[in-house]
Amino acid sequence: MSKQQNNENKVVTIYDIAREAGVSPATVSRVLTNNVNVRKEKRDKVLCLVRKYNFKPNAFARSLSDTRSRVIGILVADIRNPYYAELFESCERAAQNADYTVLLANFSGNFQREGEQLEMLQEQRVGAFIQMGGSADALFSKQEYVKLLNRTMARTPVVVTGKVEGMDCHAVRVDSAKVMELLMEHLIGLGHRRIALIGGRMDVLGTYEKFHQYQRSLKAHQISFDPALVAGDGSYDMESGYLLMNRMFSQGTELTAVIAVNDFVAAGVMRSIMEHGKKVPQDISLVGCDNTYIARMMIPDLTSVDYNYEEYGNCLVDTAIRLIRGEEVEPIQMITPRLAVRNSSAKAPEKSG
Amino acid sequence: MSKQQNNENKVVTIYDIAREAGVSPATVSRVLTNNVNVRKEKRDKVLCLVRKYNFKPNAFARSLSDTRSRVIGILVADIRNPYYAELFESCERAAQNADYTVLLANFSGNFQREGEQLEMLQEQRVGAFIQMGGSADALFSKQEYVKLLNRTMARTPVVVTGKVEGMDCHAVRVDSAKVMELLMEHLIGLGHRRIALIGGRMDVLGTYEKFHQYQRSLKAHQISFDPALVAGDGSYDMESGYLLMNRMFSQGTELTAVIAVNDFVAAGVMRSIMEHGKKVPQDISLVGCDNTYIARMMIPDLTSVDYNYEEYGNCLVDTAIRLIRGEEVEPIQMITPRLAVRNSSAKAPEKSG
DNA sequence: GTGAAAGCGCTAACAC
DNA sequence: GTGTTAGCGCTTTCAC
Repeated sequence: MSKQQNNENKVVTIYDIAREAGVSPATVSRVLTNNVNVRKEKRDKVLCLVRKYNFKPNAFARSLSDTRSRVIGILVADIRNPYYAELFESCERAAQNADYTVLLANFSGNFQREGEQLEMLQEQRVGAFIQMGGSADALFSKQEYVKLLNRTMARTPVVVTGKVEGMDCHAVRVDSAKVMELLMEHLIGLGHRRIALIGGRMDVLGTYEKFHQYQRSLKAHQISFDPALVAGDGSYDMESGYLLMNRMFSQGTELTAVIAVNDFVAAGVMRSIMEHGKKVPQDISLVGCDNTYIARMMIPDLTSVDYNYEEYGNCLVDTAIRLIRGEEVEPIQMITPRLAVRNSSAKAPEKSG
Repeated sequence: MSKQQNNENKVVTIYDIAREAGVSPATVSRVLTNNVNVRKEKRDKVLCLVRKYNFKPNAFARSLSDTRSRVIGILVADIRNPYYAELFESCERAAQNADYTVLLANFSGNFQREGEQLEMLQEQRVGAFIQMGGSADALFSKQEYVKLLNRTMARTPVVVTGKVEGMDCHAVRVDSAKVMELLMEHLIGLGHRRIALIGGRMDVLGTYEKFHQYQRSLKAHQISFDPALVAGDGSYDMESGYLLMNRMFSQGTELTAVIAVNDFVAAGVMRSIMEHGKKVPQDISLVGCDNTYIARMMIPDLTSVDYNYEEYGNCLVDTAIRLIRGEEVEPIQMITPRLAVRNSSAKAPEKSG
């Protein structure tokens, strides 16, 4: 079974174009890559044939002989999460503008698949990796994955959205402390003193940073820290927010505001609050993080923290490309968050009792 | 600048493995592809070295000489839409099980990018295309895109989730008439007679089919059709649902139930209903389509129609692979929908007036 | 069972 | 400017 495609149509190559144009294959290649000058007359002839046959250069052959791959592999924790989807979309656009292609690999939070997908991307000889979430965001990274990533980095530049303990891959990440500071200043400014922090896992870098800043902000405003106001069960989904908030109610924890670790969790918290007969924001203010469309979908719509996804994606891709070119890039770049105030947060209710 | 990667690490090839194992490159290839028998002793030697060097065969070289590409290109209308994200994820998993790789290209509803991405996938010499949404779902397809797709199909099998007018590419799609029938039977069974249909564009196949079935279901129950109950503005997003429902209120259209063309639109409709001081489902029942997590996120949670995404993805990928292999496949395969009843739909309120 | 050798389609030295 | 040529790393006849 040879190279023929599944119907008779012979695939056109630069040789065919060259023959018909009466030039050499190299000249066709020159026209295509636009690197060297070719006499206008020949160039036109070639371009005309390219159009005539709808010729598309074979990316495999190209990558095989070319200097470096113009493909950036993106490994994402869960493409169904709008945060990642938005960020991916932004990277894709940035890559296209720079005449690069992105190759998405997704592992849906399955850590075994994370490794497999990484290997797949290696076989595809991507010029660089961008990893969003997953093991690359862990405060203490799994040794096995670090080893895998180290072997990868020996050949291919790696950019992560977090930080891999014990590796010096490049990072572009959100300033999570700033995220928390924005939310805390917002809520404290509205008179809240009993503020809960819900969702997530402490061994995820961003979550850890948020928790840390939460405590710092309390201290800065002379509010004492109450551990009963902090709850996380390791997840970042709606169900998790729902259950954690239910627990807080059943424990009778007094509070006037809730910070959810992301918008998904906030959606679960919202349901729990409603089911307990309370109103957002009159009784309890609720805020989230990531400013995904989930925030705009909730009723009332959710105050959240936005990251400027376009800038974020641009920065990731730009970093990857510069590394492919062998340029120097700062090891850590931060994305500055911005508060998006909506209707789920309001002045703290008057003390009743 | 030659093939070297960005650090000194020379990339290992089958020649290196062959030399060190004292066998020919061909034998290494045989071990890797597992096609022909190799004496156990040599095979072990080779496998050992493969592990030692973390050798990964170069997918480009492989695809260049190999029979056909083991990559399936997936062109999706908008990966940020959870419907597509879910379906993509399912395809990815199915492909992996069959030892294929998927390559995602996304165009975010931008029709110019749709074409560009299609060309990109062609350059990547994917073995087959799966197109989800976009021009492939249009009732009357744009001639320009049809031409592009036709040229593509000359070389590469195409599977779409809709139908391309005037082309015989293979289709795997949801039975949209059945979707509507399920919803109508559900609502009519609950006593509703004034049922609105909101969102979408009539030149999208699925939407058209829904509208058609909507009328048939009405007729089957001797309910007269009122055009005032149908509204669409071409979009499938939240904003659109919100505005259309607002308009229905301002026009004083009497109704007890709303069918939204998808969950996104339903979310917008929900907001409008709430803002008009009505309650779901006590005053108005609301149902959606696609059963994305949006349905589970809404309060009350939304009755919607599910498609069994796993089966859907499997079927798409399976079809693509069989076409790559040159096997015969039915031109149209249908995915059977299923009702997911939740708390947004209830018995029609007693007639008050 | 295994090696030698041709070739997949392209790019980039190197000549002219 | 442009043609010739030598690979890129793999798979696959074809001999042996």
